[in-house]
Amino acid sequence: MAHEQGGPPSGPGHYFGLLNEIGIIEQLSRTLLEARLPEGLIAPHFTVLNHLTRVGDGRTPLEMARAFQVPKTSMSHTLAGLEKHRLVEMRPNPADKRSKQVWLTDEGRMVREQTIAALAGDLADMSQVLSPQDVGTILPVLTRLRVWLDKRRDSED
Amino acid sequence: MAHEQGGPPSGPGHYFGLLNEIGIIEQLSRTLLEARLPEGLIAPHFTVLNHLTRVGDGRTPLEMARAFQVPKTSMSHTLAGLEKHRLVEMRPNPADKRSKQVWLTDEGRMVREQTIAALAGDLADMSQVLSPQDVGTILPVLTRLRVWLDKRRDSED
DNA sequence: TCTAATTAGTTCGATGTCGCACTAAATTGC
DNA sequence: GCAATTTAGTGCGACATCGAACTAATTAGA
Repeated sequence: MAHEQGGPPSGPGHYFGLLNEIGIIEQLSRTLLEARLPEGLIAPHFTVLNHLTRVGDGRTPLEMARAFQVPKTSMSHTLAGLEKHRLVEMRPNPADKRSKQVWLTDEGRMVREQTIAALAGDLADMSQVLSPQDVGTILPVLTRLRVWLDKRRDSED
Repeated sequence: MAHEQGGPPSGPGHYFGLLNEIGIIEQLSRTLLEARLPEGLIAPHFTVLNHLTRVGDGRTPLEMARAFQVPKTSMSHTLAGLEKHRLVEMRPNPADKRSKQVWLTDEGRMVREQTIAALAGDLADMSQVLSPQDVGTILPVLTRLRVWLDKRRDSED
């Protein structure tokens, strides 16, 4: 694997190359998102706002930690940041006194919408090099990969 | 962070879902890699070892920071870790006294090879859901996306 | 029902990322 | 050839991630 070129794509090297490319894209797109977020917010904050909007707020911190595959301590820290900015509200969970519920504030909803609006232009530019057809082609493949990685992780623990 | 099942496959949401999926894959595959690395090493360490093997050692730190799209301070930190484990050696750059060159040690090459060997089984499993042809299909598309994000970032600064 | 085990969340400490400011060396411009 | 600018790398500080250990509440089981 000292050099990889020529010949059809095969061998472990191409899998490394794929995951490497994915890593760089993740990093660059996260930076892009964070450039569109209000001062003091980072990608995980947005991800949480987005999640609560889509699946409905009132989720518990642990529920969300599992949904995002992050340790609960990390989610705790992210939620503390959102709360400090008054984008979410933590209330006691009536069904379980150990637990909490996370609710979006009006400002939280607004920040999410404004961020999405701010990103619309970037995504439009992106479509010049990545057509909707391209997305349709690669997304199902990537989803298969993600599902496999996900299952694999479960069976490791 | 990552993780969110993407929204409906249409319009900007489709792009959003793609980047989201990429974020999840990055996170899960990094965790998998790190589970196969010797104690004390993390993904960036392996990435550097791999890079030096592929493109040849004797690269400068800045060259590699650019290749990986990380700040030079981050690369500095990563290289310090590799040096502490004696997996690379930093030597002065004869062509530029401000600069250094990074050389693999024998142990560095060995660690890389052993890690790849440890991953072989995982990649073989992966190839059951992601064929080499799949990789050949999606890799060029992802590379276009990465190149675009890269250029975009340059023009922002 | 009472004890043991489990679960939700936080605190704390170790470590990673990265921007800012700095030094030393190289390059540019005149 | 020399001052001004740029470039390579590091030190430091702010902040993020995350594992271990802890508290409080719930659930399991005999």
